[in-house]
Amino acid sequence: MKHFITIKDIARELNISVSTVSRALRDTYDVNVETREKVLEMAAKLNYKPNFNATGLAKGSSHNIAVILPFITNYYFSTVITGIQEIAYQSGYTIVLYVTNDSPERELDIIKNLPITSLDGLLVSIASNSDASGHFEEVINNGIPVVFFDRVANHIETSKVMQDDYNGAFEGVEHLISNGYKKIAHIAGPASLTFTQNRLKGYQDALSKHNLPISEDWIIHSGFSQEDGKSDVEQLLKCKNRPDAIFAANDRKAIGAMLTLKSKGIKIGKEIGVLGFTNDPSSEIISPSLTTIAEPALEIGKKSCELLLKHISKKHFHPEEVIFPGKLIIRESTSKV
Amino acid sequence: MKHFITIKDIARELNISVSTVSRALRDTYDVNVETREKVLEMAAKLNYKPNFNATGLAKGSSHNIAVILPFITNYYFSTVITGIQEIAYQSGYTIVLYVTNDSPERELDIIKNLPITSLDGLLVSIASNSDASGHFEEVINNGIPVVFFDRVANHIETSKVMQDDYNGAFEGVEHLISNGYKKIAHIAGPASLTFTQNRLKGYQDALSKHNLPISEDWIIHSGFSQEDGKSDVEQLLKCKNRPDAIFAANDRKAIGAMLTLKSKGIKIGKEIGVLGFTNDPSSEIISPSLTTIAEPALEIGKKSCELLLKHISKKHFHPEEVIFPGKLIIRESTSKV
DNA sequence: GTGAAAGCGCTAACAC
DNA sequence: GTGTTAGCGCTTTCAC
Repeated sequence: MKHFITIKDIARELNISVSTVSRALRDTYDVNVETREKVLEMAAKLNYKPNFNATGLAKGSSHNIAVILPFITNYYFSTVITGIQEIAYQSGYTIVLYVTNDSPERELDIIKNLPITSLDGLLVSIASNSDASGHFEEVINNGIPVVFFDRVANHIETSKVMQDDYNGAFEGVEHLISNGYKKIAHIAGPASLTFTQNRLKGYQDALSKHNLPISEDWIIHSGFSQEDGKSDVEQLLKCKNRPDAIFAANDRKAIGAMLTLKSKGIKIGKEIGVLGFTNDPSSEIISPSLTTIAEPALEIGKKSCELLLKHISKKHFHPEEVIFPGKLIIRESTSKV
Repeated sequence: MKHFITIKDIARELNISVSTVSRALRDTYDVNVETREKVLEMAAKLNYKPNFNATGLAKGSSHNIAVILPFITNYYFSTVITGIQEIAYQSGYTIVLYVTNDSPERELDIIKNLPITSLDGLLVSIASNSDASGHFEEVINNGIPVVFFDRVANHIETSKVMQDDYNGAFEGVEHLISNGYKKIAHIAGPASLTFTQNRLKGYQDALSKHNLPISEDWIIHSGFSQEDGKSDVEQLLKCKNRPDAIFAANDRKAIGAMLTLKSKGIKIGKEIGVLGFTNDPSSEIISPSLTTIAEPALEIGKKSCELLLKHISKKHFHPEEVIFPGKLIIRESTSKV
């Protein structure tokens, strides 16, 4: 039990040496065609499975890539992983999954205990208050390529893949403005994240461009959950000067906001416009449907993985920054009529 | 570059043997307290990371478990993985992720190429028309424990974790009946899946118990997507004898159905009641909100992983079947008033 | 074209 | 309590 067929078994069976078997199996070096045939046949017959611990040890490379991210239970991240998985699978790489629950401590613990000796590369989206940049750099210095996606660590010099948060926000807010909203609030994500800052900047610049007021009272930083959206809105409704539109950092917050507005009998669109970010499937399910900026999650996943594989195959890689454009999807929640 | 610190380095530095270092590091056998201290210190100083390929090779066990499932982009599966991940992380196990996209070919390919030599166990939810049971059995015969969750392979003798599909469906349909619906249709999942059969049976038995008609026209098998729900409903609406309620195999189908009904101006609840299964967050977002049977996804994930770890630690394990009860969540979509 | 042998980093007898 | 050594399964130099 639990003894697996090894190349030794094949060698013995065929009365040849293990090195020949090894060579034949990998179809490298010059091996007599007949010999190779025989080896392949016997391997199939014995149902031989290579031991990746052994190959990893001998070659100094497993075919594993680690994915570290805050959550998987949402549309965006689960779709990104699907994209990563797709590329990894095609290329014979295996995905090792680490979930930080958006906790910096957990993230630190994970990265500290990473089996870097059996990892060919790292794909990561950092936690909200990530404190691990030093450790990420250490990994990179150990010769293990790292690609960040979505939530990137700013000052680390490596490849990054993200959506165009600034322009997405800018366009979205301009859309609100052109639909007649004048007092636009922003319920943002944690201030520490780069993309939060980018979306905030896009929002502010759009307001400035159109000479609309930017009020500190109308900018609230909190988490990304539906609940956060709800409490943010409660707070906004208490403002002396009540906003007539809300730009939410993501769709879940937007939906939380809408649910609260609906429960208070406030007409979404007519009284208060709502704009999201992501294009989560829920944005089409809720009524009125939610205007949002679509993020190309699947592409981001694929591209991140492709970049990483490229870095893995080349010794010296040049960090690349890839930015995908978002796409404004206009629905009912931003229409006054 | 890419030379990692090994126990040899520590040994040399401290002028002791590698075996002592190994023992000290693992805190096993009797090692002089002082020696251990020194080793630990030096390991920390040199930033030593164990090579898991090597430990795996030497001990014949990696700390990897593979998770194979159809999708990750939905509430149920992503939550299950979160549960699995939680337990695995606590126990120092690492998760290797495989996504089949619900394709039997892909599933087969994955299982055939599984690095079983570097896997301690397997957690799997099979594809809709899975054809891999022979291969799963082979894995088990190789001494690698397998636990199925949700979508279980029926005739394989190993542990299984699922929700109570039969009783969930039964209760849900009884709820429809008690709310006055008499012509209840069922838009089901792929007929090949065990849980589809269980939910169907629960539905049929509830109807029988209350002497309600079971019409073949009212039972439609298709996939699990929102789109499937939409087309299923189109088909139902064409029936000469139109049903007055729909029990959907899952919430996404239910939501697809509701969206179609809404677009046709059919009043949900009043004219046609809708019942889902899962308790996907979307079921609370849609309006009217969706009555559904909640599945304990997180618990299922945790329990599956716990069971697997138990099987891994014991040589001889007795297969267990764990069934979690569902919970009927009554909302607006099944109310006639 | 093929074999022998060393070595990847670690564990586990077996000595002492 | 510690060192020596063989071995996990595979790759790879070096011979021939």
